[in-house]
Amino acid sequence: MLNNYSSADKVLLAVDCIIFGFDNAGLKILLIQRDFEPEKGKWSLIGGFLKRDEVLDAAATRILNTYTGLNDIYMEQLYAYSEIDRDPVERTISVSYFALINIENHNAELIQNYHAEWFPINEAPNLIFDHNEMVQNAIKRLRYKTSVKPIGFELLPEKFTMRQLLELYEAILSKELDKRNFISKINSLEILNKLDEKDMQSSRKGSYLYTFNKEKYEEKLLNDFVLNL
Amino acid sequence: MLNNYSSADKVLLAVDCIIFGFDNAGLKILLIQRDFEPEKGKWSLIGGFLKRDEVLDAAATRILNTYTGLNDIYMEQLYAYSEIDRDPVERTISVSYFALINIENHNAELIQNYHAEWFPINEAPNLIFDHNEMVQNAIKRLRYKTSVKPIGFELLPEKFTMRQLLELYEAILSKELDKRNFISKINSLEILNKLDEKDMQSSRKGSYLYTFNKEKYEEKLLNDFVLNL
DNA sequence: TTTATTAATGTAGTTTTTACACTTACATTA
DNA sequence: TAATGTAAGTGTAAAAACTACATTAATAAA
Repeated sequence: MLNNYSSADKVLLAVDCIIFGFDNAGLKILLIQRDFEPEKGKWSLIGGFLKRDEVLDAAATRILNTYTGLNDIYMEQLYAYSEIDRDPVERTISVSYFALINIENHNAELIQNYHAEWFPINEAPNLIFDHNEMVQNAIKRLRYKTSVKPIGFELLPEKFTMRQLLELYEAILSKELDKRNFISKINSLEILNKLDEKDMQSSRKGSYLYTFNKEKYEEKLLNDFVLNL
Repeated sequence: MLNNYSSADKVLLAVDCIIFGFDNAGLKILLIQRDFEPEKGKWSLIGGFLKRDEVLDAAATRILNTYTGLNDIYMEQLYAYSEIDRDPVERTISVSYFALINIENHNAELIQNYHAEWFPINEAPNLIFDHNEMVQNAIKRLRYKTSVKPIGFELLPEKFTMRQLLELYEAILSKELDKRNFISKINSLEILNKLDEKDMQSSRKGSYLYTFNKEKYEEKLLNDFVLNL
């Protein structure tokens, strides 16, 4: 009964990446304008095909690197999309991945070369294929993640203020949070280092800068917790 | 640049199903003894290949039906496994699905014909390929699901006692739950109908039977909630 | 030195969660 | 038919978590 294998259909397997970034203006996703058919010129997630000798995680990493120049980015597999005609050219199953990156750190040139652009999540253009759905599901997953894992290290600059962290969470959850309650909940996680340094951009008084305590942060990544914001 | 497609590698895409069932003895998974190479005779999840004109959900449903005769079973996609040599015969990416079924309702004959067997989750044999990992991840997902969606309708007989429901949750979470607190939390969901009928098997006094209120149950399935057990 | 602006900080009231033990109903047996 | 044994059923008080909320502090600019 070896023909279980030989009689089976082969398909193309793609990877599409939902890349989240954050800056003063809020939560954004990285999109490209396709430079090949079909749907040339339309906006799309960055993506590519899985190679024969490559695991999915590696494909996602390679694709991210191709378009942004970034390495060592945390990515997470989300879901396999398999509607028959989702790609009009050929039957293609696509596995979505999401990544969190610091907008300031990305290689702007590469993004330029690929006609890539950051869009606020609420102002993103209509996307090809089922990419809109992929984005919506990724946002859901990102929201969920805030409640069980620490988030921020990936999206914020190395030194950041409490307000920036608060605004990041507000952008992800798309709701207002009480500042004092937020601070005490975050502090209870014990993943921040408060520096002696202040950021003077935002006010006369200046606000303390923080860094993530990398060891504690990664310790928390290993075990789920519950964070009600 | 149409050769984006033509130059891409095609692969086999499989679906493997983690099928959970529950009876007096606890939480179980359905496994089969493979009747084809490789690994003929070893225990495995039930699975099969995706067909060219089939979406993944349909493949999962078809495979479940083939081995159990069951239809209309809730299934959920979990994860795509893509290690290069996970299947020694040929490069195969497998998408796992999990299903919850009522052991009493399955078609025993079909299971017999396919050398399938229910195993308590803690006493399952070693499985082929990466199927052990798939099972472990499915258990994690099932645990998570208890905290955001109602579970039970799929796994319990139509009429059941509070104790059965409690034991189901204890089996899934693999921890003891306080009986009174459990009952009041479940009652607060308002998804149960208390019948006038009693089950006299378990005690002299007899314990009330319940059914799920199908409308309210499915309403709750649409929206997440938080259930701390 | 006054003013304007954002940062920083604590608590009381409410809600939720937890821990916990006795009584009830009934079949069985003496 | 009375006594016994077994699991079912039920409520509360204490602790913990969460929410809402307003004043003072630090500093640069005028």
